[in-house]
Amino acid sequence: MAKHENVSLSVIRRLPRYYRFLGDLLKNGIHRISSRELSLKMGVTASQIRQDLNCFGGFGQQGYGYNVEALHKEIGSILGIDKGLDIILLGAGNLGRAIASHMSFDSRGFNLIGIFDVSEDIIGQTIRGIRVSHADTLPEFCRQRRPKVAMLCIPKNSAQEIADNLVELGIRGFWNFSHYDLALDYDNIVVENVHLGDSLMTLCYRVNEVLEQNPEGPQEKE
Amino acid sequence: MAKHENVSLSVIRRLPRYYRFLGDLLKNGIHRISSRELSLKMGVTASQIRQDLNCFGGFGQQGYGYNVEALHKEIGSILGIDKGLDIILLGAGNLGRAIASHMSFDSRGFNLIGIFDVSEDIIGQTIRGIRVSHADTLPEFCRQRRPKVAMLCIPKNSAQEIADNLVELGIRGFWNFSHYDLALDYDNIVVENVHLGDSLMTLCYRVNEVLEQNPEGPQEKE
DNA sequence: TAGATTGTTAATCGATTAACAATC
DNA sequence: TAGATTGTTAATCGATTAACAATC
Repeated sequence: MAKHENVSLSVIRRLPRYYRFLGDLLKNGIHRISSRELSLKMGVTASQIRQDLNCFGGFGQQGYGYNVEALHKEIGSILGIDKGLDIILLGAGNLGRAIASHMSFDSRGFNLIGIFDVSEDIIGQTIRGIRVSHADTLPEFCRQRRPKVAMLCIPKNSAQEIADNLVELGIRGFWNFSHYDLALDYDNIVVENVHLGDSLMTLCYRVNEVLEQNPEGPQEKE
Repeated sequence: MAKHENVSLSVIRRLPRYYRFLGDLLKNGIHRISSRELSLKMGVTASQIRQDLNCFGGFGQQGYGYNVEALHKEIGSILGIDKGLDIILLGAGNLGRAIASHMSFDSRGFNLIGIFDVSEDIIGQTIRGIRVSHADTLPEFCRQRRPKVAMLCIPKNSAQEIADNLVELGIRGFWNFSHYDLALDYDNIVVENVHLGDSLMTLCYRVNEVLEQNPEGPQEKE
C-alpha cells in the first residue's frame, strides 16, 4: 500500500498481464516462482519483472523467489480491483451489448450499474439484468448514483459531445470504443482508447509483411 | 512502394492513426497540411510525424507540407489495405458476432469469408450474409479457400490447440480476442492480441489514481 | 554455511525530440 | 527572391537489460 506515484504507463500496462499469469499459476497449484521462471513463461526478461515489481515494493525474498498467491493479491490491490468502481455503458448496440454481456467487470475492479441508449428498439431490453434506459435519464441517474467511469460504444460523431456532458456529470474515466480520440481534450480525466480498427490495420501490415518475406509459411515451430 | 524493412513496431502502430486523421481531413475538404498543423490536431510532435513518414519515403514538399489525399492513399498502400486478405472468424458467440457484424473489414484490408463455431445453437445462423459452419468443416474449407488470417473469439482453454491446427492449415496471422497469449509460441506467424480485460484493468488503476490525486474532479478543461 | 535469487545501481539500447541545412 | 517546411542528422530522454552486492 505504499505511495507509488510516477510509475510509467509502460509499467502499468504490464501489470494486468502479470496478474493474469500469476492467476494461472495459482490455478495450477504453483505456490512459488522466481523472476527467471516467470520470465520464461511470459517471454520477457527477468530483469524487467523485478524492475516492474520494485516500482511498488519488494514482494520477493532473496534465494526463494516470489510467493505466487501473495504477489497475485498484491498486484490486484495495486490495480485497485478491490475498489469496485461504478461504471455505466453508453450505447447498447452490437458491440456495447456484446462486451457488456461478455466482460467480467467484477473481477476487474468495476460494477456495471447502468446502460443507456437513444434507440427506441433497444431501450427496455435487459442486458445482464440491467434495463437499458433512455439517454435522457442519464443526468438524473448520475446525480443519484455518481458513477465515475463510462464505457462509450457510440458513434464517432456524438462521442465528443456526450463525453463533455459526462464530464460535467462527474465521470472521470472513459473506456472508449468509439473511433474518436478523446484523450486530447481533457486534463485530469483518464481515457483508455480501444481502437479495434487500428489493431486490425496493424495486423494487415504485419501479415502482408510476413507473406512477402516468407510466402511459404513457417518451416518449423520456434 | 519502396522496400521498408526494419521499421519499428512503434511506428507501424501509429500508421492507422495517421490514416484515420488524414481520412477525416479529406472528408472535411482539407487538401494540404503541414507536419506542424497535423501535430497539433493529433497531439504528437511534428518531428515524430516527419520521422515516421520518412521511414517509408519522402511524401512531403519543402515549403508546402503534405498533400492530404496523396498521403492518405500512400499510408493505405503501406498498410496494405488494397491487398484484401481473406480472414475467417472462429467462435461466433456474443463477442465474435458483434465484431464481425460491426467492423468494416473491407476498408481495413480484409475480406471476411467464413465463420465457424462448435455450438449447435449458433451453427446455421447468418452473420453479414455468411452462414456459420461447424468447425469440423474448417480443414476442408481452408484447403479450398486458403485464408491467411483468423480472428479468434474462442475460450482461453481451446485457443492454443485451435491456433496450432490453423497454422497447419496455412493461417499466418491471428487477431486474437481469447484471453490467451499466443504470440510466444510461433515464429513467422503474426499475432495481434486484443486483451480487453487488460485494457479495463489499466483503466481501473488510472481512474483510482486520479481519484486519489484529485477527488473533486477537474476544475477546468485543458 | 553455501546456493539461490532478490533489490538496485549502472550500462545499453531504442525511441523521441530538437535543430538545421536542403529545397520547394 | 524570401518564406515556409521538409528530410535528416544530432542530442536527449526514457525504457530495457545487465550486473552484482545484499540477504534469505
